[in-house]
Amino acid sequence: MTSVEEVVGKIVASKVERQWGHVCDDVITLKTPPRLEFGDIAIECFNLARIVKTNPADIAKTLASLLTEDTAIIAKAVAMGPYVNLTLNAQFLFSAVVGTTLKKKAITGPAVMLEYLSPNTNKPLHLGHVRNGVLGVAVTNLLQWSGARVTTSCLINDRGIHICKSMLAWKLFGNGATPASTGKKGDHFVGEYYVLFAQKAKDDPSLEAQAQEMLARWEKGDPEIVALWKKMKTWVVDGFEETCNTLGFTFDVIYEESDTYRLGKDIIRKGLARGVFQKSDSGAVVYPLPEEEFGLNKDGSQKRVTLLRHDGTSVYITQDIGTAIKRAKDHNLDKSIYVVGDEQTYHFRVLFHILRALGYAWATQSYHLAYGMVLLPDGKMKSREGTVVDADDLVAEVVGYARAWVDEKWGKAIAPNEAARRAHVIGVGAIKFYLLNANPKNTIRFNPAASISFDGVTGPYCQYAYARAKSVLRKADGRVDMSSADISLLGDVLEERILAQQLVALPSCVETAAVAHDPSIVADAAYHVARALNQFYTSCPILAVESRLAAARLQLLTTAAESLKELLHLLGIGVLEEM
RNA sequence: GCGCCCGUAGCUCAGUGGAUAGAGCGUUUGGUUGCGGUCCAAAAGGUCGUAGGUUCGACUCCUGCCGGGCGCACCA
Repeated sequence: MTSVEEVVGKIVASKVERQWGHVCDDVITLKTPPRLEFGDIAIECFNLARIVKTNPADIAKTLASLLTEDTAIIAKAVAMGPYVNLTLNAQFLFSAVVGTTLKKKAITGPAVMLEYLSPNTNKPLHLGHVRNGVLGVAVTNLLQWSGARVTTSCLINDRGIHICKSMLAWKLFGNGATPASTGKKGDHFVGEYYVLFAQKAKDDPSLEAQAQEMLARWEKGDPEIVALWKKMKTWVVDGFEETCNTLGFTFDVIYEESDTYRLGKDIIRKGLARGVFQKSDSGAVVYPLPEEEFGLNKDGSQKRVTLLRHDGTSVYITQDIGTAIKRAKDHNLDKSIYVVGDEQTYHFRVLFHILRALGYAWATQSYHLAYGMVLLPDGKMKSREGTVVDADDLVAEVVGYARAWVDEKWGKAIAPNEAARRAHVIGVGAIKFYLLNANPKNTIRFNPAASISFDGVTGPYCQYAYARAKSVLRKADGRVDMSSADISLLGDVLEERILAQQLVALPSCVETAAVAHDPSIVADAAYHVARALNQFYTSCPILAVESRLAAARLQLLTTAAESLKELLHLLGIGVLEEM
């Protein structure tokens, strides 16, 4: 498949070569004109002007006259200052666009592991996890689209003092209650004991020590503690699975910290023997961080990371090193991506640096996909003030809005389970679109009510444009003779051209998003296609026009609808044929 | 103190050194009721945090400052 941009690029390059004798790629840059009425594609002449030492405006004039020769491709070439604006031949533009789809590439790319979500098994998932998961899914889809072999993984944080706190609270105050006996979802049930622990510990400081003791007993393998740990972990994980199913988060591999926390010690000891690491005065194993990259401590001393404590026990980064190496070996990885909040940026910088220092080639391809915090309309989520937005509650709220919309529109015309299905697709799509529409690294403000709006840059707006297109296609089925389609009739109405322009830009747009690990580029494209579709819908009647034009318009509409669906699928968002 | 990220319209966000800095929401005015109400036209709203520098050209690159967030453990 040769894209429109490639065809035009080749023509321009040949003209430039003939006139000025330069052929390198970055001499000419193709851009989208700032105004659609200027044309379909713009050429910027600054680089060429610099090389041939001529005024860019003169170059534009010369180039424009050269480009008027290929009328089968370029209908019009107009110099505007240092730019040449091209209007493509309608026949060429529309036949290139109609029928093309955003098919993913063959799997020939690198083996990538993408780790996301990584929950703690002491409380339910919250809004921050939702952003994490939604990003993880979308980036996985984008990488797969561009040909990577992606394995998704989830590291479940199922050990540590915070886990013991909820265990201790349940043991002391639970009276044997279970999720089943209380009718509560397992992760919420356990989360309540974690909160209860904090409350009780205020009055009884000895609880902290008891939790520490429990952790020690767990590490020794005390059967009673291990049994309790397993029981409560199952409750939480069952709850997580339900939430993940609702939101479409799936994993190829699950790692559990209770399995992996012992990893890494050997590697550190070997690194010490090889002289990569050092022993500190206290006997801990440390790695000195190079000043050029990490700076110095407050007192001017060199920064260093502890990798093993003086008693030989491991710290957080020890097991991260061990797990990274194990994963790379198990799956023969070329690249690792970690979707983790940006508060851990420093940690990952250090981790990747140490892996490189140990000589692992794949470590240079490690990437921390750091995302910003999610704020609420009235500020930051604070667990102490109870303003943390629970993932399940959020989904229920937004799906509830969607259900009200569906019920108002369809009433009893559709079955309740169908109404529920539609509300789910709309509500979950709304949340996902809202969270993906902003650049991942930015802190964002989440407004549930705004996310579900059918106006503006939202998921429901995009889904609606798709459903509307499908409705027209259903109505036209059997009434329009598709074999009579005459593509050359397209392009007289501006809205047809605008729609085609949006579709032309999609392949390079998705490619850019994949390379940048940034789904917001795709969300933006989906909105623009949806908008162009709505404008096309308004200005270009189909059933009322003669069949050669009607069929051509239907073909364009089909391509646009399929492209929109594919864009939304890349974001992990579903569509409805009727909504 | 040091490091990273951010600061663009009332709000939410775009803006690979290049054309008059753009969308959406909200506000105001008008048109449209169509294959399915999500469409269109227009108005208002910006010293792009601030002061310098580099450049033919800076929202974009560099430096200082101001404001916000997050980090900088023998925690995870």
